[in-house]
Amino acid sequence: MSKPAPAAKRRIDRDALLPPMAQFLLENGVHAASLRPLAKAAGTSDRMLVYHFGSKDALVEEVLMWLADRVQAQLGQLVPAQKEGTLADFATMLFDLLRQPMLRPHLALLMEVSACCARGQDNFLIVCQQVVDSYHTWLVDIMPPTEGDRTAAVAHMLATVEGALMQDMAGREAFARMALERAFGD
Amino acid sequence: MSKPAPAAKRRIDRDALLPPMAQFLLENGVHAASLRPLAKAAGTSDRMLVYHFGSKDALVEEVLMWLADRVQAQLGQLVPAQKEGTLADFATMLFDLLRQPMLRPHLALLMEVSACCARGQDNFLIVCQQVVDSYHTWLVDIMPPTEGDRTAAVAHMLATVEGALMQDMAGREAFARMALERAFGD
DNA sequence: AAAATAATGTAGCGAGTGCTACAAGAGGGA
DNA sequence: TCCCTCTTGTAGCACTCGCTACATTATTTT
Repeated sequence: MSKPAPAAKRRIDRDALLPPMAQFLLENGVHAASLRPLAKAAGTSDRMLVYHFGSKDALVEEVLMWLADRVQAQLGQLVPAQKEGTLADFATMLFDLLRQPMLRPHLALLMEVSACCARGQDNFLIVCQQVVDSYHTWLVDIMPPTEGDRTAAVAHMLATVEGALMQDMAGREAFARMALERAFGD
Repeated sequence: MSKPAPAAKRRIDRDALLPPMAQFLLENGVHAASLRPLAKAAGTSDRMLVYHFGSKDALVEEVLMWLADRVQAQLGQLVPAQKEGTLADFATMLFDLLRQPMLRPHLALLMEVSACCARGQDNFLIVCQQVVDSYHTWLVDIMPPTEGDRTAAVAHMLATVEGALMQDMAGREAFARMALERAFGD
């Protein structure tokens, strides 16, 4: 037992910086994130952030990846599986859930990063993929029973609710709710 | 006839700066837009941009508004009205259309700005509303005949396609196409 | 022609950016 | 004890940011 502790201790300290920086990203977005404010949020210095993560870009990527890793677990605790009920009610519940202030920053961050991907910023693509996959896995578990291909049903649900949320964020909640009702209404 | 020309000439010069700056925003996004690069794109100086528009924020807002004003007209020339055909085919056509390189920057910009709105950046809200409304008006005109409330049908179409596009931009085209097929397939 | 107004260039300010050189403290291994 | 690696603070560099003061040139009005 020659060198057990040192590596462990470094890792622990470094990872402790991630949660406050993730919170900062959620509140301010990736574009507003610069080293000094991030360091202040994490209770350290810009010097240390670069020391630990190599560069600002690598840091942001790692924080986003850390956040993406936690999405599925967080979502899992939010809603119990719906073994019965209509898809219409479920869609409305999902819409209202993702719309509320607690989850809005997550959605805003996902949209911001997705917009980067749309411009070919492929260093964020893996993050986006993981988040979308997490949403899918989550819905597969909790969505009411469906007929036919479950994966397609989940993709349909996610697309409809996300599209409705886009219209809602653009100040058109009425359109969003109309879309949901038309998509899953009787 | 005391003061006919001066105001006219000033306006003309000023408005001529908008198209190249709009192009810059489309290519680089609002967050990457700073005065000097914008001025270079428009063939003028940062000094002049502030002189004409008052501030950078007012400038970006005005350029976005100018772009939003043009969206509906541009979309109108893109697709003839579909007097017949299935909604499934139409949705796929719409998805492929908005996905192509020519229109992707528009979508990326809309998502970026919508994300700002989701964080409460309400100076962009009017822009988002106008763009969404333009899409609606466009679809009302060109979408195949539908039963029931046409506005709801359009909102449904838009939500589904935009949601699918979000999954596509996040690197999950397969999910996107599954969602479209499930939403409008037979 | 004189005066007033509009338009533009030059230079720069204070603040913030990512990042780095340098040195010093801290801790354990020899 | 000495040394060596890890960690951290200080100071600063070169750059960009939005914006402005000042001066100068056009153009128009009187």
